[in-house]
Amino acid sequence: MDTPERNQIGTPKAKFEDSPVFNYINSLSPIKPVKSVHITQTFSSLSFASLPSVFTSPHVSSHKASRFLRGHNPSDPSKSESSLESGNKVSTNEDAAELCLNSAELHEDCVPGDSIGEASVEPRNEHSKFVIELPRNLKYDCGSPECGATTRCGTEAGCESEVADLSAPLVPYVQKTSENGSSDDGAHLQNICQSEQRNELTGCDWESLISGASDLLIFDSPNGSEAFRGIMQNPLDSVTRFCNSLMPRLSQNETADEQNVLVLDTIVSGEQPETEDPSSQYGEASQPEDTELMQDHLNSCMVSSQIEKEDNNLEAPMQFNCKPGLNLHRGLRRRCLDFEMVGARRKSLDNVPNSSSSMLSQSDEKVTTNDKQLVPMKPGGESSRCILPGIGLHLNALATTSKDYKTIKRENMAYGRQLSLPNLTAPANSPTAGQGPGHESFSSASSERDMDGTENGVQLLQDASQEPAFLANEEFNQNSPKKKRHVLPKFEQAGETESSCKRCNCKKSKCLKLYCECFAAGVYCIEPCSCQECFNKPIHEDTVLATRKQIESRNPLAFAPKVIRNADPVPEYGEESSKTPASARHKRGCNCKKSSCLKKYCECYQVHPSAYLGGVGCSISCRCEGCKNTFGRKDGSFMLTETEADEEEAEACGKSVAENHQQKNEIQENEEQHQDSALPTTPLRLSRQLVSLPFSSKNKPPRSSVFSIGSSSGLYTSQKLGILCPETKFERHIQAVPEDEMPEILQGDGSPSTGIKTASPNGKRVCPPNREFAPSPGRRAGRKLILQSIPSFPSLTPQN
DNA sequence: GAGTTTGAAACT
DNA sequence: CAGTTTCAAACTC
Repeated sequence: MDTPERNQIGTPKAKFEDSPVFNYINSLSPIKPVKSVHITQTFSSLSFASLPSVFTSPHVSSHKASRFLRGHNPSDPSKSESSLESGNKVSTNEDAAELCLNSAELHEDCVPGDSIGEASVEPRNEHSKFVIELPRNLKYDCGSPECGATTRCGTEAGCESEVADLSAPLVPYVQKTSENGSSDDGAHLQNICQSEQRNELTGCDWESLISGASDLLIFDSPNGSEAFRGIMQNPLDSVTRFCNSLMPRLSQNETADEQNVLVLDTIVSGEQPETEDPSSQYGEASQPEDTELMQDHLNSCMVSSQIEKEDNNLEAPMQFNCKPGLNLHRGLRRRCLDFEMVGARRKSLDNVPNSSSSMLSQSDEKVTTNDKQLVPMKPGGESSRCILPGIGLHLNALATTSKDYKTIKRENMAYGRQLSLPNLTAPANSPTAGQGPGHESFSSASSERDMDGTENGVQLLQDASQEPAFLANEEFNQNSPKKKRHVLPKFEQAGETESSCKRCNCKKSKCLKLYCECFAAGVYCIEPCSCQECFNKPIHEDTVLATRKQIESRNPLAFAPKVIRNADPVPEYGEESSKTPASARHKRGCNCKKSSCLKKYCECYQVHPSAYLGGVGCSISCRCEGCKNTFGRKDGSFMLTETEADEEEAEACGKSVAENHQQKNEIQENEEQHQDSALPTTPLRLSRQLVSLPFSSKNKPPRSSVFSIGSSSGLYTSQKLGILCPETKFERHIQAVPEDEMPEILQGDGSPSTGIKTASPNGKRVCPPNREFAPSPGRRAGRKLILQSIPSFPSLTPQN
């Protein structure tokens, strides 16, 4: 096991320890020198190979990833262990415990030689402590990079020692701690940790990790993906393995998921860091921005991880992620995620109670966590640039909650917008090059919520409902499809998060109608707007509010977010909503007739911050005709595979009208058939669905599975292919079921709860049995329409 | 940049 | 609830 590298590393460490600088640092810091020394080694040692074995828990994997990022050396297996530990450190106490467990396993794999023989003398307890401490550190931002350096060493050393010495015993201990609760861990940490300083140091390390993550985030960009690919080629196997191993596990625990996400990201990016600079990793890690980015990443990763999970579930054997092509694919997702990332940041903030963000958030306890996050963002300013807008909106919303604050709200909103605009514009531009991710993150404050939200989705709704207008609106806005306006929706979206970026061009509506995007978004018009006779300004607050009330009186959901994300977060919904980005839905649905839901005219297609991920597919609630929404057809067909999507787009663009008509006709026919079939067979359908659930829903809960089954895929394919009605029937059945599920999401929408009933007056809805929702299913279908569709049948028939 | 298309919002 | 009008964004040239 021992690799020459280790030895080499070890020697350097010794030298380092001997160096006066090291001694000086030691004297300064309470941390024991031994630990510090090892740290560097740990970083250096990152062995992908070991990782896979480690994966027992997702957390572990995540940790590894983080480590990897730091430690550029993939070669050393022993290092991997250390890396894992460090990763654990990063994670919360619980996570740490898990990590320890994982690490223990890893240790088993790597331990023999890995220990590197460094001064790992540290007692097991210390190791456990380290683990715990690390998490804390994560929470606490390390102050200076210097500390990071020292701490790194210390932590790493500790980790290494742990690995070498402990591994096994520690693991159990950690587990206990985790089980017992964070409190225990905390106690241990305190005891163990000699001082907070150490923690800070560790924190620095953590930060460095984060920074690395941030780097990764940056990499999220296509370029990054490419780089990643390149990296992958070598470590690819290990990485892919790692990812694969993680994926399934991630699904196991949500928390784990998040961490896993990190891991994935780290894994992906891992290589880059190497290329870039190890130093960079550590360096500025302390910066909050990095942490935020990390969080965003994490969030995005979360999303992606979820998606991946679905994928895994669907294609478990395939190891989707591992494949290079897949990797690329992932990269894309990430990008998308990145957009959402903004939300992720918030999330991360939540997770990691950090200074700046927490400050604000604390002020508004009432506010939902999301809101809090948003608020903090403002203060954060830097990271939040983009966020600011959103924050402002949120603040406004908060204010709105309390009538007294209304004025404040508005002011804030206006303020926020203005601020946001600049931010938006700036970020958008620069970031564009930089890529979407940054923008995304920024813009996505709103989206973030969704993302974040596991809660977000729900919270958003709640907020919207609770909060009068602007808040909800703004939040919604972010989600709202209208972002579309600009060519670079992402930026704008992100930046504006809507409110900030939105600009209207109203001439007759005075910006007091929903025609006005700004008004609809609950934002005041700003300079960038080219509206005429605009009343949507703070000066006319009374008018604006009155108008809002009127509109709301007519349609309480007028200002509610139009697009709902399945964010998943909410366990309740989670199932039905499919976690995939595609899961996002338009509450009302569209009514497109000529655009085939392939243009921005379609509110569903337009999108929403998450759109980059896949946009919003049409759902049952849609009354569109000839729906070809690549993100999901009301029929139920879901996300088409890229190729399919492309094809469709091409079709949309290039297809002759006649073709379109044909397709439409086919679809209609199919729909009719479906309707016919569907109507009659409720019981059968249900049974089928149930049956199908197992199949399709490997990943997802029954509900989702149901959708998936029916999943649009089947319908869609059938439609396109002119396939059999049976599927359609089946799908419809599914739809019927889904609708039950739907309620959660749709509840807000007020869409018909019952699948069939829901049918719009036109009856079209009724037909459109399939939902877009089933994101996973949709994808499946998209990926392998034929296969999927076929399987579903068998399952159904058998059951019947 | 002007004109057209489109579909949501508003109105009847 | 259905149909029509208004409106502004999206799109095309």
